[in-house]
Amino acid sequence: MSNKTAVRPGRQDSRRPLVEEAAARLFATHGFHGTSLRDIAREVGMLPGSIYCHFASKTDLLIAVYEAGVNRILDRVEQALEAGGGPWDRLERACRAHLEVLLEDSPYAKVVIRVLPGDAPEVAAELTRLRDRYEARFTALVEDLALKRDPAQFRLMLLGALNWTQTWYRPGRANPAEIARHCVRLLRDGALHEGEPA
Amino acid sequence: MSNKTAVRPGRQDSRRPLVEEAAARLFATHGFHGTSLRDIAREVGMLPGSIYCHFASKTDLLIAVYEAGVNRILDRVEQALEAGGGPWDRLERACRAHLEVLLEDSPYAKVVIRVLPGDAPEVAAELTRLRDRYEARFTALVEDLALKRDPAQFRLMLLGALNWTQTWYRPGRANPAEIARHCVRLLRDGALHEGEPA
Amino acid sequence: MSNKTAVRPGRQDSRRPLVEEAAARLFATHGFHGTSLRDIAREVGMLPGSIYCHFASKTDLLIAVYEAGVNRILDRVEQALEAGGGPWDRLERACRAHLEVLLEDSPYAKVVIRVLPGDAPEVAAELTRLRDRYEARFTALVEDLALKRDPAQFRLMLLGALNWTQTWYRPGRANPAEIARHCVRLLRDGALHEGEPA
Amino acid sequence: MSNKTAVRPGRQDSRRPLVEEAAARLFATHGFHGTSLRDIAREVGMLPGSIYCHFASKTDLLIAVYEAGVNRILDRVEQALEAGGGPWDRLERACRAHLEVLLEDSPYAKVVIRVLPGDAPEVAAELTRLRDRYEARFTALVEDLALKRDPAQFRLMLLGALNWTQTWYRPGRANPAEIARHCVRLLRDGALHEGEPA
DNA sequence: AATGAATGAGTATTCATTCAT
DNA sequence: CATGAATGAATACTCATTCAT
Repeated sequence: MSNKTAVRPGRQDSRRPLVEEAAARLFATHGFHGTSLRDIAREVGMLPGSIYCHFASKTDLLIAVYEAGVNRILDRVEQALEAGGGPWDRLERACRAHLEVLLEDSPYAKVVIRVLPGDAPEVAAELTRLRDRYEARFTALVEDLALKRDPAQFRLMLLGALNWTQTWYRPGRANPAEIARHCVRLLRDGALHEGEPA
Repeated sequence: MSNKTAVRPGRQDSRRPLVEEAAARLFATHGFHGTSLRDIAREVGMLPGSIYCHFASKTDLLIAVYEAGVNRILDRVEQALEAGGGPWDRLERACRAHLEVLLEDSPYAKVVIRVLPGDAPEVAAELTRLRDRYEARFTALVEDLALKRDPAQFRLMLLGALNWTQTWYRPGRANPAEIARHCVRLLRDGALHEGEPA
Repeated sequence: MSNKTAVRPGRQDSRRPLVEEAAARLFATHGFHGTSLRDIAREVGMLPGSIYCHFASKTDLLIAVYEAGVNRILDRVEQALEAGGGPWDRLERACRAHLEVLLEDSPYAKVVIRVLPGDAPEVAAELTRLRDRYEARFTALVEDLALKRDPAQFRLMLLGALNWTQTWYRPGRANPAEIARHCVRLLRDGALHEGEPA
Repeated sequence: MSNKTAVRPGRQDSRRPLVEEAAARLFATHGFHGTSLRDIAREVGMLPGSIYCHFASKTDLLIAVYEAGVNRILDRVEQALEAGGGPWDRLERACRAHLEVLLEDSPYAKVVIRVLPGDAPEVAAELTRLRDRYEARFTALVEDLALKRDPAQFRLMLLGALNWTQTWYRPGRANPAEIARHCVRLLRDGALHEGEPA
């Protein structure tokens, strides 16, 4: 008897990841307020109340998705940086990783960009803290460039250019790698020098 | 002096503009789903149902705000371009106008950037069409630069950098004029040549 | 002065009949509760409030339609009876007239059959009084038949058979004249003797 | 004794049937549009929103009541036919059963007669389909009479006479059994032969 | 871990009606 | 006679959340 729990000893909370994933997908597409717990429950084949077995509230679910999203971005970026290289090379690879995870791989990452902290006022600070974690990585990368002028502005523009892709990107045209390359070259050399030899 | 200059000599002061303005303010702050008709009605001192004297639905109200927002951006940009100048100068002035209206002057413009077409799926196409109108102005400005490579990417990056400011801008630090100057210089000369004499 | 009323002395309330007709049409199709004053106003190209220039309330409008409906039924029936004839002949002609006005000519008559007095409780008595007026005409016609048994039941069955046609009648098949003839013959001779020579 | 005889051994006594019954009662009395979900909820001691635990919409609730009503009519009629007999006898017993369930026993049956498919346009076809089910039973019964002429008209008149009773019937006077007997005799023998020996 | 039922507040929207103009 | 604007209450319906089972 009792082979039900014996087969896989550490198995607990089995459907929690399913709920989280469904939430990520829906938050990414319709936003936080545009997604109801019913929508999420339907997507995963549960009843709305059952979600509370895994998450204490809708905002808790958002935080979980947000955190996972930030981690996915950071993991991908960190992994892309392992190859080493010069600071501009490293920045480009980081941008490429950022765009790949944001545009193609993960609804989690989409949520981090699409859902504003202000959408859930009672946990806005927490969300901002999470956002800052991935932005900090870019702060470091930009510092490595040793720019003469205003690295903060540089970083904000770069992130703006990257994150805004979410509003216009459609698969099939330029891919993340191309966008990243073009973006970093433009910010490094400028449109007037772009065609010149490096 | 005649104080009746209204195009339509409406019998009495309609409160439709008041409703629209309140909606713009609230949509800009809390998003479309985060704002209820009750909120809007309270802001303007009416009952929720009375809003329907002026707008057929919440999404209709959004469309009105969106359209006004696009017009405000376009008007401001057009006005900024009247001074003439070279193509890069003109682009910078357009960016400055865009940022001023977006960050400081008009909740209407904020709504255009903050509320995504996907937030109101049933009118998403209409909203996209309106967005395209102001983006088209930038397409023309970028074409005037006669860049050797990929003007579309250039435009998307520029707009990304500009619009993303909404998520981090706080009055007091860099102002729209400075952000616009820096942004255009960076994209023109690149970070490596930025410090050099023009 | 006062030339406004002098131009056409007897001209008053010109669009009242239009409102009444639209109401009759809509009440007949969607019922009393299923029709709003907005629907009626739209149909006639006015604003909802303007209806109150002609009728004091929605139920007043219903009463007007109801009364006109009863009058139309009675007028038509009376006119059909002018030709004289035996009591069974007269009954058949009355039924035919009743069906013609109910099924083909007049939404007013439809309302009398479709809208129950209980639909507008505060004027239920008034509506019942109006209904009774047209039913009374049939009471008289049935009395003329000098039936041996239970003329009241006979009348109720006849009216039931006639009025229920509203739920199944579609133009093209049997027409009112045929239905009336068949109906009266059946009630007079019975299905068993129907085929026999009169 | 086991008092748990329910087909579905539901964990606890669901209040769904209570909601349905209250709806049937109110729809029968005040019509579909004349009854609000608030009314129904109040009748059964719930909050209006709680009704959606059991029915997806007001029209769904109507359909459920309608279907139950048709089934009740059919069950009662079928049960009345078990005793056998000649075709006219069977028809009379069916009519009596129909009237009993319609006039005295069941608000469900009342709804089937009182609420017209046109009252809920979006589900009109569904309601008509349900109505047709109980009418079909009478089609068969009338066919058994082997009438020489137009059995369809006969059926429609019979049903009209029966269903119209709902508008005039008051308990105390003629009861369903008497009405049914009189109705069938009239249609069989006709008023002229009614008094004669069978 | 999950259900089914319920809550209570809130959603957008519609209603008949009023009234100054 | 008609409008445009507004009201206040009601409409069907959805929300996040709770809880006994």
